[in-house]
Amino acid sequence: MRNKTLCASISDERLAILSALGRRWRVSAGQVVTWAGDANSHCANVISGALKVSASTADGREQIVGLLFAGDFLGQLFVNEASLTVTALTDTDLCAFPRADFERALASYPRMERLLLERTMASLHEAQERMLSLGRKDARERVADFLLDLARRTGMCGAAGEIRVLIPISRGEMAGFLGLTIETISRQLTRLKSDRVIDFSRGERECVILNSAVLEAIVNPA
Amino acid sequence: MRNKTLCASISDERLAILSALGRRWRVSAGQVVTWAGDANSHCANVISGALKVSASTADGREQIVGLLFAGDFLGQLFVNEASLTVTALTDTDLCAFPRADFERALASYPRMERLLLERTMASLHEAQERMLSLGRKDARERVADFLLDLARRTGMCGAAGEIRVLIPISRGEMAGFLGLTIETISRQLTRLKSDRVIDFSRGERECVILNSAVLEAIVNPA
DNA sequence: CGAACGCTTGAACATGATCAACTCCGGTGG
DNA sequence: CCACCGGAGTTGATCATGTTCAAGCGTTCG
Repeated sequence: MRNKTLCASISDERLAILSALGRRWRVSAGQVVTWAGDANSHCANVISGALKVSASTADGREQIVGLLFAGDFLGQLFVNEASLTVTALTDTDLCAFPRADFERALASYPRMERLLLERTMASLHEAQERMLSLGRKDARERVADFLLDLARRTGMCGAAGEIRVLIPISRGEMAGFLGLTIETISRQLTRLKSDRVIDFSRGERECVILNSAVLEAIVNPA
Repeated sequence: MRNKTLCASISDERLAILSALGRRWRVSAGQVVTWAGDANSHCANVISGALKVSASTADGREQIVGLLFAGDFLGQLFVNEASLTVTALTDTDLCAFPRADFERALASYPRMERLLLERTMASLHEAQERMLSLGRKDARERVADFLLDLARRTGMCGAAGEIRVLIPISRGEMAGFLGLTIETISRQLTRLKSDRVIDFSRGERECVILNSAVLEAIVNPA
């Protein structure tokens, strides 16, 4: 579902018209695409790569409120000032539109508008799940949640029920995402490792889920 | 904006057709409108009253993910199982639709679909702000945020810069909303009171903001 | 080689949760 | 009319979880 871009929702000739509005934009890892507080002039589709969307306090605390991958829609509509900062995690390809043009175009392509509505609802749903996490779950649960989510989305099954997962972000970004600190993330991961629930080599992004039943049990306590 | 219902977006004769799909539904305070896990068969507009939308863990921890007031849209679209519980906080009037009918109707009334998209985006934006709160702000900041929000929405100005606010929910619901406990809410409020920032009489829902500058300073730290 | 970075680990600390008592109030029933 | 009860709110003491501060390790990159 993530891989179906909004553009795929409209017929080819119309796509051509829309594409005329958009321009290809390459962003390298670490670059900021949108600063919170700037004028909200553009939106985009993610062609390839990964980005983080984050909100921050005035004194610099950061909470990642979402991650974007290929096919996802980037940007806020109907508001004049961006409230979020979008940063590329990897080298990224975007198809960017002036926001005003895009909003106008939406009205002409009902199928696209519907698809965007569905996606926005899905994002809202994710946000609601994460509010539950951030508000009510402890560090262990948040990390387990995160790993299972990852496994569900990208997990490759290995031998005896093992699931191999590539953690796509750094510890710092995990912390930003889960509302914790780097140290807490690290401690929880090593605890899961010494409990033989997961395995990974020091500093590696590669992670193997040895016992997903235990993870499920952490996520779904009695 | 909150008071403009979706129904107001379409012309009168069409409204009549849509209304034929909907039925008036009175809910008394405390009643549950939708249980998480049930079939997602209905959605509704809020005619009057107030409701809470909450997510819960299997073991009963609850996080309120949103509040609904007159004019707001109630329900999740495009999914077959409700993931959230909706509970009336006060006696409430709804205009309820079978979800399938409503989704079909959306396609016929582009103005309504657009309005719903705008609202969903606005809800998403609120959710993002709250993720920042839940993930990164301490109790004092969350309470200050909440009071200022309330003041902005419903505040009546009094004499010397005072703002009178009626807190529409119990301490328990504030706690559920802010991701804290009842005791923490109480302590933060009495602390603000002894700091002469707000005033209220024991147990009263009426609250006066004496010094909104201090609240702003708490919300927007150096 | 040295510096920088990502990650881990340890120790001390702080914040908010938990447990428990108590007040205030409104309703209910003797 | 008053005694009783239950719910909402407050307050205090203790405790646990996660943060903060600090150090150290292993890699990579200049």
